[in-house]
Amino acid sequence: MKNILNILKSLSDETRLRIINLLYERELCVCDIMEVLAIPQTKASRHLSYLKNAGIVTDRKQAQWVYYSLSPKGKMKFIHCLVFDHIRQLPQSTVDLAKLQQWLKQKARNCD
Amino acid sequence: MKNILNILKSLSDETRLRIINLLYERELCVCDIMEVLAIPQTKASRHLSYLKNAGIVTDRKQAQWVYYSLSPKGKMKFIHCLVFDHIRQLPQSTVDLAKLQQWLKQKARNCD
DNA sequence: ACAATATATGTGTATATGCGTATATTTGCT
DNA sequence: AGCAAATATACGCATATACACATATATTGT
Repeated sequence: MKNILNILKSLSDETRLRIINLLYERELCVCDIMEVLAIPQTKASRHLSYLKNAGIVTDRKQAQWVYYSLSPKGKMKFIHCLVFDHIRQLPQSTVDLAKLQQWLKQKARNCD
Repeated sequence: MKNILNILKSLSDETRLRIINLLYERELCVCDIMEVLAIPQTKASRHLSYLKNAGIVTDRKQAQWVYYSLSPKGKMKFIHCLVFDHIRQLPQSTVDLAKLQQWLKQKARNCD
């Protein structure tokens, strides 16, 4: 019971829902998330840490970056439904995903 | 966003998950729930009121009883998955459902 | 070695949440 | 009318949670 409760609690926060929505697109590092959602680094990091504790995301350190992605738990059917049936229908999600694409393009340009 | 957040918050509590699990069986009144879950009346009532505020359950007053049942929102696909894929797999759920059947039988006998 | 970048964590504070107790309200029964 | 049963709500308390700010750690590049 504790397990599923932790998962539900970690889904019960607007910032974390927005993060999960982004991670359903692709793996991202902390600075991607803070840029796209326009939140302070410390806030992004802490919420990612909550999601990691609940087992919803995993992290992978590469050089100075920590990349976060959905874990198998994060892809559970009920979370998948939550994201695609509900979160993705919200205006906020549309805005965030558009910003994500824009940010990724800009980042790619900077690497030229 | 607020809407789906309220729904998730109302799912983030053990007592409320146990109540929803019971309501997935059938409509129940407050005293059924307090009996089956062995919780004080005030606790059952309060948690049902949270669920009602989130739009997950509806109530129907008949004589001195208030019957609660899942609303259409409460049957949303993601909640359905949550219940059948996860909650119903827990030992607690098995115990609660068994107690429910036993209680309903006993109640029926008392009406003879 | 040092500066800059990326990330994580500790701390204090404000707010939210859950609980038990007491009490109010409604309905049925005599 | 008066009492009992079913349900809801207000209050005070304890705990949990989110936030901003400051700081610590790790890695890269010069």
